[in-house]
Amino acid sequence: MKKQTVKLEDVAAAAGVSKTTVSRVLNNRGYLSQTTIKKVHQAMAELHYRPNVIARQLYQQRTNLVGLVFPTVDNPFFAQLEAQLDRELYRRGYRVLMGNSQNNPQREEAYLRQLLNGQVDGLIVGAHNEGIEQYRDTTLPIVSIERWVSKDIPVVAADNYAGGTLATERLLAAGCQHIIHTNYPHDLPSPNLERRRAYEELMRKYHRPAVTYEVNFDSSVEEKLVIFNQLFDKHPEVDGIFADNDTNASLIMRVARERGRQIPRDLRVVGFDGANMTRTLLPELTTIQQPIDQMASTAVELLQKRITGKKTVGTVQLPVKLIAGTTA
Amino acid sequence: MKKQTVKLEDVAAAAGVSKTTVSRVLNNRGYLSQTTIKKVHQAMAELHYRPNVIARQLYQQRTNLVGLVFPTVDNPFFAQLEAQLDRELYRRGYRVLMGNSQNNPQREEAYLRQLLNGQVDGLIVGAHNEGIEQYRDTTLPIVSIERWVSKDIPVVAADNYAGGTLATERLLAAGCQHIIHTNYPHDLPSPNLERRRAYEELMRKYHRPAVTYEVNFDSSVEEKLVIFNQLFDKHPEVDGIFADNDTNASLIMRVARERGRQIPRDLRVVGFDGANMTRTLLPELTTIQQPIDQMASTAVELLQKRITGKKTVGTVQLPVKLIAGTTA
DNA sequence: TTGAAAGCGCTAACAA
DNA sequence: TTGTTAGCGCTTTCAA
Repeated sequence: MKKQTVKLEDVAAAAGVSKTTVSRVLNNRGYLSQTTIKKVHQAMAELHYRPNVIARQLYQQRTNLVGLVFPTVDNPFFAQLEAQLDRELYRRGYRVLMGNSQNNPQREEAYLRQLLNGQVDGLIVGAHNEGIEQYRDTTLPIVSIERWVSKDIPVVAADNYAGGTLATERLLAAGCQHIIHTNYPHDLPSPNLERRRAYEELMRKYHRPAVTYEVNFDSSVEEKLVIFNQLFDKHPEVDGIFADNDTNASLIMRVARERGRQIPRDLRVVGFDGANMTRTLLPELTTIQQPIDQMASTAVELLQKRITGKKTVGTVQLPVKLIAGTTA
Repeated sequence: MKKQTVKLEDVAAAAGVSKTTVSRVLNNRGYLSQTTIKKVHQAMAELHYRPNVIARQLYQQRTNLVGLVFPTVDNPFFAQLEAQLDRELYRRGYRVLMGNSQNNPQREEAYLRQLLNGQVDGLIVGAHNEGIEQYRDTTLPIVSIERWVSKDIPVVAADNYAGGTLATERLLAAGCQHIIHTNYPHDLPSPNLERRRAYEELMRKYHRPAVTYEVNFDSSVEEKLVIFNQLFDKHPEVDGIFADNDTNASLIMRVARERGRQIPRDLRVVGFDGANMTRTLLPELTTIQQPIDQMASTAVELLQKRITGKKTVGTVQLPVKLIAGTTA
């Protein structure tokens, strides 16, 4: 199991000093004469010395790594979120360990088993799986985004209820008579359910029928197209759609157009998320924008506090806003 | 620097056996009596024992981590690429350490300084920075995607030249007289330059003027919109655009429409990349599709070979294909 | 079938 | 200003 890398000891020997001295030079600590410093640097250069990060981590009991556990990164919302988390963590000296769960509880558990074992200094989670015990069983600093995990893990979330209200009100104000909402199956513990609740309560208030179409998060594009076609088959009267995310909004608009409907004349559509990438590729979409970058910064800030042992608030709710496009 | 976690030694004491025995139970190695196994398991459960990953990594001299060094993950191409890399690496027992360089050489160097120091078992790189010495100075297994790094690092790339040819031919065949191409400034060592070369050679062959508009990779959307407006100001005659990526294609179409042009009647547009996310949000775009998932699998396969000490080929070039939408 | 002891490469008391 | 020494928590050789 030995490996022949240049180690601190070799540098010490080459420079004619002790390991301690080399370590001191390396970390700029303690008293050192200029001569020694020069000698050591020279030896390091000659031997192409590279300090072993793992050995240092073992001693320090910290890795400067933060684990990110989310469903996937291939999605406008999560791509922007993870990119921003990475940026903020980098600023504070942390690197990121990716943990895409693919909505697979086994994968999420596998990541946690590893990550909780000293591999990371903290965790930011936002995957969709339920009932993962491991979170309860650890003292590792954890912060969650848009997901309730357990009572002592702080949650950063957008004001989904307000978002659902804004979206529904927009469609109502435009005169839509038959508004349909798409969302996950309601047994998933997603914050999206708040959007649904807002929609359904508002519809009830206006004495309209509330119709929520359930679409799995991880259905393929093809499957979703089938489902949305069924939606129009069953509800030809629909004239307003509040989609639970921008991707679904886009697919619904595609199906609607294929069926000869003009937007917004025959059908008004409001999406949800407003990630940069969607705004760029689909600027005409009216949508409820989550403050993704701010959610990321807030989460990192909370995590930092937890790591340094400070007390934190339990929940942070951030405001959403309506981006007025031309689809509703 | 001591920390009060339950360690192997504590389990050993609780179970009344030696550290060796606990380690054996943990790793399922060597001869063990059922009684001992049971005792140890019980002690582990009672003490909530979690083996320290870092200590194991130090001894094994491997981390089962692979570093991913790319410009960003917030982009349809890289999001899909990194997601697929993660998937393939996970299958083979590796976890991913993210290294988004943000097109910043300092950040790339900072990542490398760390990663090359025993933090990862291998590296997959595809950032755009030039002249990073560190790559040359290491024996760590590395594979590159779409970027030439140094002569002993294998490259996985799409056939960019063929892609450039396909795109340009498509526009020519449609009867475009004034075709403009967008690309990076030509001092960047990007594989995109092959797309440009194909375009310019084909134009020359057909005795048309080749006009390449240079746009920085990391310009903001706003900056790009300004540039593309200038493009139409300077070249009102343009009737065909071969954009070097789908995002730019989308922005160009937006600008064109704002200026009253109809697509494809007045202007034909071909993009490049064909990532899933773009295909979903912008299905009408005619584009050259890179085999992103296949590029990822191939890179992981090569890396695995390198890690296990097998010889590998120097370069793998994968085919692209034209996706016919309605924009060209 | 089990254990003692050495060591992975680094850092930091403590002593000189 | 520098060195000796004892770990960080784990795995494994070698001996019993």
